[in-house]
Amino acid sequence: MLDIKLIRQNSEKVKEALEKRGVRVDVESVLVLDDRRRKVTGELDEARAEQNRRSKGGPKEPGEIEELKKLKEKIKSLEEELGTVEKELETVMYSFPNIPFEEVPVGKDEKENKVLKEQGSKLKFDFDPLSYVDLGEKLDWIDTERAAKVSGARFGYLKHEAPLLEFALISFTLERLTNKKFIEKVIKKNKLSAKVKEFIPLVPPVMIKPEAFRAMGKLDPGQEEERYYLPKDDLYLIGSAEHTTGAMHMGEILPSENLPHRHIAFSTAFRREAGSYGKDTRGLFRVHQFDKLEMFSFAKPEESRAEHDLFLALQEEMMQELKIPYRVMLICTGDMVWTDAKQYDLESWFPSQNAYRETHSTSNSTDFQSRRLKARFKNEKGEMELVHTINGTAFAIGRIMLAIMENYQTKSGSLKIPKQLQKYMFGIKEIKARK
RNA sequence: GGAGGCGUGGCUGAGUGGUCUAAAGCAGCACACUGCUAAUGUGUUGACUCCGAAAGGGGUCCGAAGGUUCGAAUCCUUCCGCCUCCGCCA
Repeated sequence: MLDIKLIRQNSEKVKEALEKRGVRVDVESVLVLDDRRRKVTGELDEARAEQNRRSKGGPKEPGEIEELKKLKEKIKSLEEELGTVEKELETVMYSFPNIPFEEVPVGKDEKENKVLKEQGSKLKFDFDPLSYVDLGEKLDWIDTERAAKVSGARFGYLKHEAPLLEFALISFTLERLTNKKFIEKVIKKNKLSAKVKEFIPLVPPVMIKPEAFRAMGKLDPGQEEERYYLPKDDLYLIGSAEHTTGAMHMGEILPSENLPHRHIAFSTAFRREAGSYGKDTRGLFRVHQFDKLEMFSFAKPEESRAEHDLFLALQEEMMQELKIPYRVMLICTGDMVWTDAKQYDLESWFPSQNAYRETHSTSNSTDFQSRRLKARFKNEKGEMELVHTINGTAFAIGRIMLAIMENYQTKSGSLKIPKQLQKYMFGIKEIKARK
């Protein structure tokens, strides 16, 4: 949610900034409702002050009771009015996405995202590379047919070494992100100003209450369709560890010396993929359920940009270790996630498709989430200030596994294991085709 | 799932309808005193919001939401969380 004061004082600027995102927002309604809210609040406070004054000091005369009854009625109707106005205001405020940073390219959709860099040479194969789907068949790693029988479309069984590769990726990531020296190395290499500090490993809940989900900005207009919901228990399934990790410090005042407060969270992610019918229907690229390692940070406002750049640098460093070619995209205003002020995506090379495909994303949500979460810290002046939240994929295991398959296949239909992962896979170096 | 108990400020904890404007203690901060530390004394202490240039003033907050009452931390209803016992269970 945006700051109401910002809209009040800078309504034109806010409107312009959000139009860049292709969102039409009703700034006028906010101004009118905000005005009314403040007027009613004033009247209500005055009436309550009178009530407080007059109800002190024991039993009242019948005549005075009559007057106080009228006052009570007045307070009640003012309270009702205020409640209505606040609710209307909230509804409009929820239809405002975050304001993009100045440097974010203005654009309509993903076609206008900007390529920031390409890294790693695309592998030259002296044979026609198989798609990961066909390779998965040969290795007997992926069974989507039986998954469809048991669970429906867009699910899969991972078999044989594929689960080992999943756990290897988890160990690989945790070993690096919990190591201060690794963080320091990445900061130095990229000349970043972010603080040297390790990540705290976390396995968060995968179900979330509506109130927490709303605070994270994940139930705002247009997003509800994408969420799995369990009506019997009034709970949603998370679409990312970001959701329950960010909500973890809801209503808290974080000790400023602990900032930036970094987590590396592992969880399964659930996505309905509503509205993507026909997209990536084959294989496991777009599924309802996948496991993911997610970085999340609570930071001071002045350090959130550095934190965001660190997240990107960490993503890149780990990709370079795995030697998967990728490119970095700066996401344009029209394609950004609702809660973001700035977003980078990292796309991995898929040789069989002769294309880069999205495997990572990292976002600076500034104070958009923390405002509703009420996650704050005390700044040096002793004032309360909202933290900034930054999230980023460490590895979306499903997708990165596919990228590994595509890039590490051999002519004979076997699969090599990236060197850096072998030690977490009991030394397995290569997997022969089974079919 | 069944039975019972409990939820008060940073923490401990008193408070069962009207000076609660929430006692007291601890911790924190400031000052004083004191070779230093400790101890002691005095004062002070939150969040949110509205009005205001500021100084300042008003309102809200005793798990949450409703209700009763002229008046609610206190009474009623629902919900949430925690604890104990029973049942079930990886």
